[in-house]
Amino acid sequence: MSHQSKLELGPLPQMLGYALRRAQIAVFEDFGASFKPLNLRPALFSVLTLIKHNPGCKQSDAAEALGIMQPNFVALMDELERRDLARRTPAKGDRRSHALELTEDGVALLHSARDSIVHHEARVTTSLTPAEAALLYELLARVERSLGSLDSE
Amino acid sequence: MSHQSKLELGPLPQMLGYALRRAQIAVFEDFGASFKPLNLRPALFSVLTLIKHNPGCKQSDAAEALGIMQPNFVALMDELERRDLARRTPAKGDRRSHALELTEDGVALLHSARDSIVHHEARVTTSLTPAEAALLYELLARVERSLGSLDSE
DNA sequence: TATTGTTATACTCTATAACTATA
DNA sequence: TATAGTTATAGAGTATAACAATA
Repeated sequence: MSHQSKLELGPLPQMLGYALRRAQIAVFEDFGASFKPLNLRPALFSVLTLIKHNPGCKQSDAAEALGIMQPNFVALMDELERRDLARRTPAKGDRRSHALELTEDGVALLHSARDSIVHHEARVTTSLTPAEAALLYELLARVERSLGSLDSE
Repeated sequence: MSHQSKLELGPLPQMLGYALRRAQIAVFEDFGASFKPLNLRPALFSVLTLIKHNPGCKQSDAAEALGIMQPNFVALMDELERRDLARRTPAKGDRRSHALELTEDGVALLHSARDSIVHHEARVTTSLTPAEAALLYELLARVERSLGSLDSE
């Protein structure tokens, strides 16, 4: 039994960065629990999903699309290759460049993750109506686009 | 001039964790730029603000209120004490416990940060109407409360 | 000269286990 | 036995500088 002091948060809940951080920690925790059986972190999942929808894309374009810096993207691709979920193949026309593809295992893993994704999304939006959830996605995308840390250029 | 391949993100923008991460990175980047002159990171700012609104609070209660684990809170308080922005004082009645207070410098720093906070919040919500911004805070808080990673219990 | 991918590195945040001193 | 604070440690995300190979 804790004393549960219920401290005063002051203006913090009205600061967007604070509200985002709190929500993101909670959502990622649910994601982690949901995808632990598949050993997939959010970053790995996002890379697999991006490659699935853009087979043959350049590594640098993939990193930029996800807002991940190139040096940090290398380790993610290394792990996906080591686990035989994706591979780097030589790109036609530019011998510096790598074309990214899913392996059969990668395709299968994403397919087997479909139910988990649906259930995860349902859980994290359980307190929202469908309309509110749609609005939340849209507002977040608008905030991000208006600031545009990376990819906006 | 990059090729700007504009890759397909697939279902990612409709996943709450992804949308939150993208928005949070952008908002924290603006925060960092805005508070670099004061050498304040989001975590340090949140601790100072919490102490301001709860002078004399216990260290463990402060950590719990912010969703920061106790061991990680120690280094934050160490830095605030080293910079003479806050201090740990002996709590009355329990010699294990620390009561947290702002120093004069801490009060002054938060005061001098007020304009930066207002401008930062205005920038990160520049693409939202006031009603949309208020709704966004509320939806984020609801998501976080319904999952409740730490402090909920 | 510029770009692609890489290595090395550093800092921050998050997480767990184990310790101390008190209670 | 339990709690408050601490230490040590580890993992993951994020960031910059510099390099090799190629354009």
